Amino acid sequence: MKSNTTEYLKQHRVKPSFQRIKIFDYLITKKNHPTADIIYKELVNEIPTLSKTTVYNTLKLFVEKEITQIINIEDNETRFDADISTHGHFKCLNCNTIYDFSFDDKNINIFDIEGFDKIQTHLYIKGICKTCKN
Amino acid sequence: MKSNTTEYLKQHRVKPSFQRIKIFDYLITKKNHPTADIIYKELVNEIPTLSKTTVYNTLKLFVEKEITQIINIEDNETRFDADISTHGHFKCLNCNTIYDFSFDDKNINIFDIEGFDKIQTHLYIKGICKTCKN
DNA sequence: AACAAATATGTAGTCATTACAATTTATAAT
DNA sequence: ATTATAAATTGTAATGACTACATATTTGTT
Repeated sequence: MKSNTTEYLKQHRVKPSFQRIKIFDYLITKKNHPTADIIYKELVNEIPTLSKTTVYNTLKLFVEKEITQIINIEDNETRFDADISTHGHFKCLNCNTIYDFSFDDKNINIFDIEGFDKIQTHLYIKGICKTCKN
Repeated sequence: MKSNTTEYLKQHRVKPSFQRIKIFDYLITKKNHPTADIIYKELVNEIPTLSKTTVYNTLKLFVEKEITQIINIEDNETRFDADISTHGHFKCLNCNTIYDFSFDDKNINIFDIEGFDKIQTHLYIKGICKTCKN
């Protein structure tokens, strides 16, 4: 029996090795926008032979094949998200949680770059989340 | 005679040392969104005793005092901008130039984070600029 | 089973950034 | 002005994320 992830990876020209499936499943089920190091530390419990290099290689491959996007909301850490739909990220400056949010980019008026081809859009907002306000 | 920069730094509780004035002037006149290394390499010609640590310390101070913002459009490099007005950044994937653009954030419909306090907004767009399209 | 190709692993290295101690410069008081 | 004190700058060493590369393992094919 093949998992959904196996099929999804194949469809995007990524050979579904054991490690790749585990890393992709981690991203898509946890939805926690982890760093490479967080992924490694969690999965090494399950896969004791896992190498950090494999985590980096795999994430790089996922980004190339466009099944994962990089989140640069903080300058000292690279985070990853397997949800590649256009959506924004909110980081709470108090609890450091990163929330997803959706936005309607048809309603953004953008000036000064008319006639530019826009390939990727990233919207990051920082502030204090509702939970931390109380 | 005191420069505008001297007064501006004082107003924002930054003691206007020689190095700080030079670094701030570099940012505000060049408007080139440089990395710390770019600033160092350019200014060391003018100030031979300049230390890279000073550049880092100074930029960190400027960010704390909110007279400079960090640009994280690319995950492997931290860039700086002394224009702290809310504006977006476009990076051309061909020529690597970073363009400023303005946007009207009143017209963005944002869902899922109602009731969150929004302190900082960063809008990054990547693509191909008009010059490179021709 | 034997071979070739692709993946995974571990180590060593790179590079941006920071920590920290030592100088130098600026400020204030006598 | 001179000394004392604080602040800023500098240089070196350390950190930590990431990558290069060589080796080992796994997978697929004949």
